[in-house]
This record gives sequence, C-alpha cells and structure tokens, in this order.
Amino acid sequence: MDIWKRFGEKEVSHSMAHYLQAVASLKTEKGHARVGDIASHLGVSKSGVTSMLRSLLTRGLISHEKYGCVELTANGQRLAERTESSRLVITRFLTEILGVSEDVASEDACMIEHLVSPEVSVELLKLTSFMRSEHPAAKQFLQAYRVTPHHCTDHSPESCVVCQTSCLRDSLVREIGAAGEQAEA
Amino acid sequence: MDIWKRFGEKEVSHSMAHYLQAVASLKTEKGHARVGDIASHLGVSKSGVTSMLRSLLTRGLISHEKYGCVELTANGQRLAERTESSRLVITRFLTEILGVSEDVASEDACMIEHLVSPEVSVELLKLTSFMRSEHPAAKQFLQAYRVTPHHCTDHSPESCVVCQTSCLRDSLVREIGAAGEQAEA
DNA sequence: TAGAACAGTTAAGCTAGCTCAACAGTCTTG
DNA sequence: CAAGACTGTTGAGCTAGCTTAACTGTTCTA
Repeated sequence: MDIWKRFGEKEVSHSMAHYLQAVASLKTEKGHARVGDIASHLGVSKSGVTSMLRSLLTRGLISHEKYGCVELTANGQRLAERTESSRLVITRFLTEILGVSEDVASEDACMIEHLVSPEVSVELLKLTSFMRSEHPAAKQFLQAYRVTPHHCTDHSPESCVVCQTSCLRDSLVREIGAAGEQAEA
Repeated sequence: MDIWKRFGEKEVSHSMAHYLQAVASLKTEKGHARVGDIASHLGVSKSGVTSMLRSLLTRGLISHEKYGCVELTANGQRLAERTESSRLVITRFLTEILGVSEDVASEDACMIEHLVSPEVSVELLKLTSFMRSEHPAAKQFLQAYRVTPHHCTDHSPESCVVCQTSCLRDSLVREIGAAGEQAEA
C-alpha cells in the first residue's frame, strides 16, 4: 500500500503545472511569456520564477534563454493542455452536475486538476456531457435527482448503498459545519 | 487568481493525511500505533516518522511521549475520519459510476482525498448512492448511459455540451494512449 | 542480572519551492 | 549616448519531508 508515496513522483508537481498553464495562457493572451509576466500572473517573486524555470528546463518542458521569452516544448504544451482540460472538465462536473458553488468548484478543481488521471477525466467528461444532453433518460434522471432529498439521513441500507460500517455522510457534514463556524469566528 | 497558492495552506499535507490515517488504522487493527508500526505501514524510515510526529504534535493533531504510543487528538481523529470518508466516497464513485478500473480509482482517490472539500464529497456521496439506488430514473439512466458510446467523437455542439473552443476529449484521450505506450516501452 | 536484540531519537544532508536583497543586463528618453 | 528605470539573475536563507548513520533507551532471555 505505497500508492501514497507516488504523490511526489507525479510527472509535474502542483506548482509546475501552474507555471506551465501560466506560460500557455500568457502566450495566447499577450503573445509571449516573460519572467515578469509569469511572476505577476502567479503572484510569486521573479527569482522564484527563475528557479522554477530552471527545473522545468531540465525536465525538458520549456525552452528559455537568459533574458528571453519562455516557450513550451511539445511535452510542456501537452502537459499544459492536459491539466487545463482536466480543470475544465472537473469544474463543470462539480458545478453543473453536483451543484456545488462556483467558488468551491474552482478551488477543488485547482487543487486536483494535475492529480486526476486522464482516464478519470475522460469518463467525467462523458458523464457530464451525457447528463446535460437532450437524452430523455438524462433529463428524467436530473429531474428526479433534484427533487429527491439528501439520502442517508437514517443510515439504513435502503437509503444509502455506499456507506458500510458507519455513515460517511455524518463525518462529512460535520466538516462542512465546522468550516462554516471557523469562517464566522 | 491565487487559488493555486493555497495548495500549501491546506489543513494537512498529503503526507500528514496519510500519517493520521495510518495511526487511526493501526489503532483499530492492533490497538496501538508506535513509531515502528507507522514506519513499516507507510514504508518510510523510523526517523522520518519521528520528525513527522513532531510536526503533527505541534499542530495539535496527535499526542506522543518519547518511546510511547501515538494517539490522535480529537482534531486529528476528525481529520483522519474526514480523509477516509472522502477516499471511500471517491473510490466508489470512480469505480461504480464512472466505471474506471480499481487500480486507477485507488490511485486517484489516494492523491486527492485530502484535497477535495467536504461539500464536494458529500454531493458525490449523494449522487453515487442515488445512482445505485432502486429509483427507476436512476436505473433507466444507467442503462441508457452504459449503451451510449463515447460522445464528442465529431466535436459538434450536439454531441457534447461541455467542450467549448476545442475538444477536451481529444487531449485527454491522447494522454491515455501516451501513458499506455510508456508502460509498454 | 548482563548483554544482545530491538525500538526510538538525534544529527547531518538531500531536494523542492519559496522569500528578500543585491547585482547585472537592457531599454528608453532627454 | 549617458542616466535612470526597468527586467532578470544570483545568492543566501527559510520550511517541509525525506534519507542514512550513529547513538540511546528498553526489553527479553539465558
């Protein structure tokens, strides 16, 4: 059970993914990405950018000459696109299907976009687009789903098929309450 | 747009979440959690455990006396339960609704369990349990969904309501192919 | 109850990412 | 075409997490 250690072995870290996305978005916005652009876009110092560019360079994800513009390599471009696609898919699933607020959806998507495998993203895209389609089964499902109250209120096998020994919803709902109280304080 | 920087400000890091889960599971398995137990359970060195315990201690998530057993505080227990609940919910959603393989589901759940907000987890639980319930709309939906081929094959607004300027599926599917080729090599 | 075997801690050292301060290179403008 | 303004890099230093090696503390057994 050493899956958890592979966290640090991902192709790109959270920071790297955002640097790649920043370069890509600056390129389309302004036509070029320079150290200062990236720094202000991400809200970090220029020296932080310089050192991150060094590690992206050694990983072959960008090309960059001193005092010059930053370019994505084919591999860097690929990763940037993949992360961006995952982010869009996740955000839309969270807001449109799960009905979570924009704020929570954006934050969660930002946290996990680079960690979710493409297999999951593509299935999420499939589910979201089918659910939002005109297919009668999808429309009926959504209607029934919206009017049905939260399940697992009594934690019986009839009301919830997911929980096992204990009610998962209990601890999660407690967390939401706790977060709200912290915000008020 | 500085959401991405909050990654490092999460209540617990990926490692911490797994240490807390390890302590909780060792407690229920063997009745106690000691440094060596945790080290072998997580596949890290004992000294790594010692230093991590120090930071969990200062965060008030565990109690631990020299050469003694490790105990979770109320707060530590809360976080361990929350992470574990999220993991279970995510895993079941990925396998049972999205139809992703056990391996991919376990890995993805492990990566994101501590990052997903309880709001999202609870909605995911609601969706999963409703979909797996006996409700006719759910059964019809699943049946229609299973037999419908992947959408967005022609990238027209009729076949996919999620993609916008470009087809998100294209880049994701390319990634799955790329991963497969890498594994073969 | 000595001493081996084992459990736990400390210490030094590594990488990743960040910060700020100081320096260097480039550009603009009078 | 030089002065100042701006952009970019270097360097020192920080924290988080990990490692190995060496040490200390505890426990079990002959």
